Amino acid sequence: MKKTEIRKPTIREVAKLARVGLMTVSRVINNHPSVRASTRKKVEAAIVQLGYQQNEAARLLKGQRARMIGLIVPDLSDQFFAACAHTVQHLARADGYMTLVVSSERDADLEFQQAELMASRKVSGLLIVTSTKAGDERLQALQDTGLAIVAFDRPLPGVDTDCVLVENRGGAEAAIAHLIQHGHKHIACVGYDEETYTVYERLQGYLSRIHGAKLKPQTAFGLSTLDDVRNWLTAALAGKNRPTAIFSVNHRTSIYLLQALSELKLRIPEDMALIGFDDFDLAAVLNPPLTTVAQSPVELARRAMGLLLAGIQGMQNGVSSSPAKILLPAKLMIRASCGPHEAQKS
Amino acid sequence: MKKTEIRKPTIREVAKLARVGLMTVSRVINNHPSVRASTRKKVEAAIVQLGYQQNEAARLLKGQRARMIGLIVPDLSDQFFAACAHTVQHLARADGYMTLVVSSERDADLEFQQAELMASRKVSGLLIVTSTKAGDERLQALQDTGLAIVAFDRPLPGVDTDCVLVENRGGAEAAIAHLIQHGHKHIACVGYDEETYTVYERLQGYLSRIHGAKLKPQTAFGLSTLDDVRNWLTAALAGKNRPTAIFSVNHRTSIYLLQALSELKLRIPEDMALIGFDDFDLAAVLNPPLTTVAQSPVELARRAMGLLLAGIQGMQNGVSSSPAKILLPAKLMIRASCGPHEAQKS
DNA sequence: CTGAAAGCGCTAACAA
DNA sequence: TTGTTAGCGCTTTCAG
Repeated sequence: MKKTEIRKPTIREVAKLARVGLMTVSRVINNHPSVRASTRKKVEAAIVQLGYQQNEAARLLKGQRARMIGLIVPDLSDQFFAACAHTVQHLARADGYMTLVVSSERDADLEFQQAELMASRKVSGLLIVTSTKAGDERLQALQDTGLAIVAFDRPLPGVDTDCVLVENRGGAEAAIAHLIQHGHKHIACVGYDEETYTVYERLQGYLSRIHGAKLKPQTAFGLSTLDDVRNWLTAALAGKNRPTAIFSVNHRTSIYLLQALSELKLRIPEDMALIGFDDFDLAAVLNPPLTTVAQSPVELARRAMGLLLAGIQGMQNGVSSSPAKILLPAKLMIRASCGPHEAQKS
Repeated sequence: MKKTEIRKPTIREVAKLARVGLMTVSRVINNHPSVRASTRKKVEAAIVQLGYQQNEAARLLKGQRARMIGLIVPDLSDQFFAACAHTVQHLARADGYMTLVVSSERDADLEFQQAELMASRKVSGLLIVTSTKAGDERLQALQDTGLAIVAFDRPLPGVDTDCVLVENRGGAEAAIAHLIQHGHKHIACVGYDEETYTVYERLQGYLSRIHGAKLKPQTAFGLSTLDDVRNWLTAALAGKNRPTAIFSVNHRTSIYLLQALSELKLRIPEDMALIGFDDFDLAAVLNPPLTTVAQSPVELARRAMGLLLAGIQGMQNGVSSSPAKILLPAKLMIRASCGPHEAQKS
């Protein structure tokens, strides 16, 4: 209630203290070259003395971009995306950016709407794991506005951006090869949401290997609940081409599978071999330890941020090189859910 | 490169189209009461027609607060906090706020620094899971500036804010009571970072029940790696008061315990009973299913957001009621890691 | 190399 | 109830 409100110092007061004009201060702040070294010294001293900090609102009003980046993921409560968000935010901070995080709830419209909101807040860049199936030119418009955009985990259909992807297909192929090495002839592939890019790619990898080995593919998608999984499993076991191994392309499905298998008193790997896409910290603790295909969310996010920061630079300098595409490896983590190691000798 | 840059419509153009003064438009936007209904209609029509959107930068410059809230958690890649962040961001969006998310990496200084940065960005409110051990009056200063602050999961020492906490102590007591009912006399309590509020509370709950039953407490903290856990476990098993049950107050420690136990070929619950604080989706799938003390990150975040939104309202109206304190229950999820249910009859 | 003037889009305070 | 004036703190002209 006192009259002595602690007003933040402005560029004006810095100028007064340094006995120079406003513009000189502004130039110093923005590292403009045409300032004599001695003058710059004075101004810098004044800045320190006053503890001056730029007022972002004023800069925004003049049309500059905020030192913020936006991150949009399908589901922030998902372990994988949470790890991405953590890394992104960490790296952003190191570069003086704050991070606006949004979960699109796998809704393409919401995703776009939020992207637009972020753009209107003048973020410098946008990192996005899209939930769009069809191409969405609307994002292209944002990019043309001078907003740097990087897609990761999934490409942005219809928009020509930098992107960082994982070798989903290769990872799946490695998994199936492993199963085949173990002598399996009936390998099922299950998951949900096969329209998602990553899942689709994994499915393609599965199919490619299965066909390559002249085996019969056996797939089931849309298995998004424990009940779904249980039902499918009992049906599959009763069917004629009873699978002896399952490749699960979604983390959630893997968990349900584990549960359903346990309920049905089926032993892993004796009665059923299992490989899950996406590693998780408990995989090694399970009984038996689960063989998985691992991808690194940290590396994914790190590379994406690298591209984004470069993109922001590029936008500022008006440089626009052709979009970079990075492909990260997926690694098969061989544990015990496909049987003993020995079997590996074909 | 065309001259027709798509400039966003301003309040001025809306005014022109609606044939009113600037202020009238401003008033309509801000729901100021003194605008005739008919006038408001006209303005609203113009707003829609032009697709006008407020320019936040300009408002900020006039000293208003941004429609953003800040969220600071110790570690965003932690499942629990990720779930909190997801809920917060979801609720914030529903109220038209964007969310600035930061991981403090359990560093009190970084936490404060980020809080200050958010404040300088004029966020309307701050949600924070503190990593401060000692009191930190610096945050109090921010609050006095007119920033709404709500602490959750852990209270903010030295700052008088709203806060939402979980019954950590009660949850721990329930866990120990359960173990005692099962006839255990040697119950160890392990974890790391006992200085953290939540862990400390759990420890107190453990101690209180152990003493109440005239048993000897046996605690070990600082167990932050698998090696730590393994070493402690082998030592404890060799000791004279060999524990028959373990209460793990940290999720991570529980996982390591599971792993170490498995390595040592100890069966759960026959050779060692186990209860972990913090539930997780795989707990039910483990072999055997793990008994845990569950708390709901979603509910925690939901209540915190409720308080924050109310607090923001309060700040705007200059109302300042005494801080609200909410205590949420923790629930014992009885599964099979402490032995058969029957044993419950004391 | 430096400085003065002119706003960016908005709202608080006053007039009408 | 409405409109007018005066900036918020900064950067982009354009002169010196």
